[in-house]
Amino acid sequence: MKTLRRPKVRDQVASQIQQYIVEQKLGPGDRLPTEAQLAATFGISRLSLREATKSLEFLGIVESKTGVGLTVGSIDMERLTEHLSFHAGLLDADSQQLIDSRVILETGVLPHIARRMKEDSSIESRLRELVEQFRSARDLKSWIELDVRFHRSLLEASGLQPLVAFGDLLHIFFQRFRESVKKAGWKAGVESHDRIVDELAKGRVEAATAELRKHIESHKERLS
Amino acid sequence: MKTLRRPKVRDQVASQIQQYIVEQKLGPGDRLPTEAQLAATFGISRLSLREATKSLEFLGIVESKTGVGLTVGSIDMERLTEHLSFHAGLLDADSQQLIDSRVILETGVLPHIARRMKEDSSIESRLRELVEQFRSARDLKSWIELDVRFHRSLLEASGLQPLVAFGDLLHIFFQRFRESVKKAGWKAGVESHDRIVDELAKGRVEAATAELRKHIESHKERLS
DNA sequence: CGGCATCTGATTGTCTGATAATCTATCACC
DNA sequence: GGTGATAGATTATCAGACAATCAGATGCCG
Repeated sequence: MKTLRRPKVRDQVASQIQQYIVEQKLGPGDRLPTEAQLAATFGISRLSLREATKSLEFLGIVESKTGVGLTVGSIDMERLTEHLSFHAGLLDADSQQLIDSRVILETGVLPHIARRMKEDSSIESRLRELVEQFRSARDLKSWIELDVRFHRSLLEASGLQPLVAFGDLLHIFFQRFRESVKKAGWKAGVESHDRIVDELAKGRVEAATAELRKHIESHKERLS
Repeated sequence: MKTLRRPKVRDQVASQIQQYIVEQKLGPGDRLPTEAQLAATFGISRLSLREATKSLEFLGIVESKTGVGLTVGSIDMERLTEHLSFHAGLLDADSQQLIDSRVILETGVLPHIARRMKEDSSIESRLRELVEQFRSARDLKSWIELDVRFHRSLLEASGLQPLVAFGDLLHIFFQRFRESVKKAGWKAGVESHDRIVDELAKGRVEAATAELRKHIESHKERLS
């Protein structure tokens, strides 16, 4: 039986601000009530309120300006990536689950991509360009960055923004696995990306799916 | 020329704490200096120090326990996935994107569920129990709750924790769509859940996939 | 002696009241 | 019309204080 403890005021407040943003359909730049107003609304001290807003601000979700007030931001994936990459040792995720999740997510969007590729030729050019850049990568950092960019572009090409956001998050946890790729494996990665785009362009979703699955699962052996 | 402003104390402190963690090679559970000590070290008030530590705590990098002190935390996907609710990609998602995302996610896990069902009979019983409860729902609130529970159990049955967390997130945004389900449509929902479980139990993943897709997409007509 | 209850000390959680810093809008002056 | 000063609003940070929680130590009872 777990100890019953008072929930932290700041956590409840952060959660309520989240709900307020969603309910009011607020977007980046929209004004929020002032710290004094929010504190009065929640019946707490302004400093406790600030603990919640500073937490949200750390991720870019809320922005504050002295003398002006609070506004809605947008979660800043770059900032998040930076903070989390700094603490790779604290990232807690099961490698097999990451691989399986990525396979489900990325193969799941392939039918959408193939359909949209027919309507919008810039999708194929974009992906092919990324493959060529990937082929030219000369250091691990660039190679990783271009690998991430390709996979993100796949998700983006689906037009499904929720999956793009989640894919970004999966990549943060996946980062350290990429760092163990040997240079000898870079070429195989490039050829995989190439084949995936080829199959998609020909409308062969099942072949693209098999190739993408193989590509993502290729990390498996190295992580055992 | 950008305005020069005083850097925020809390951001500087958060950064220094992060460096301390890395330099001392600290891992999850390791003790950090107390709030009072850190405040003295940085020559700032304890409350300003807390603004920094609460920000780090929001990400899981730091954990605090009343009466005990601060420790290094760990960064888990569940927490971060929750924070994604502030992501523009989710906030701006239209109903079609939510439907498509759910289809990809939930049909994607079905092969994993079918496989695990063979190894663990409690999965099937659990799902069947939820279908029976669903059949008995007498008010909209219960009906919705049981619908959510069934779908969450599907994701849980896959054993893929990242996708369970993401599914929870999608449900938050999907909630308002469920509320427009007419009572006349409840029975169809129950029969869908029933058929999905039947097909899974027989190992017919493709049939289960088609049924689940149809079930989720059934929201589409109502949302036009 | 072992288990349970109580107490103590340490630390985080939250508060009140206050001043400093920053921003925007308005007004006065040239 | 442009520039500088001022006022008001709001966030940034502080000091001092009490409340809540936890771990460890101690005492009591069977």
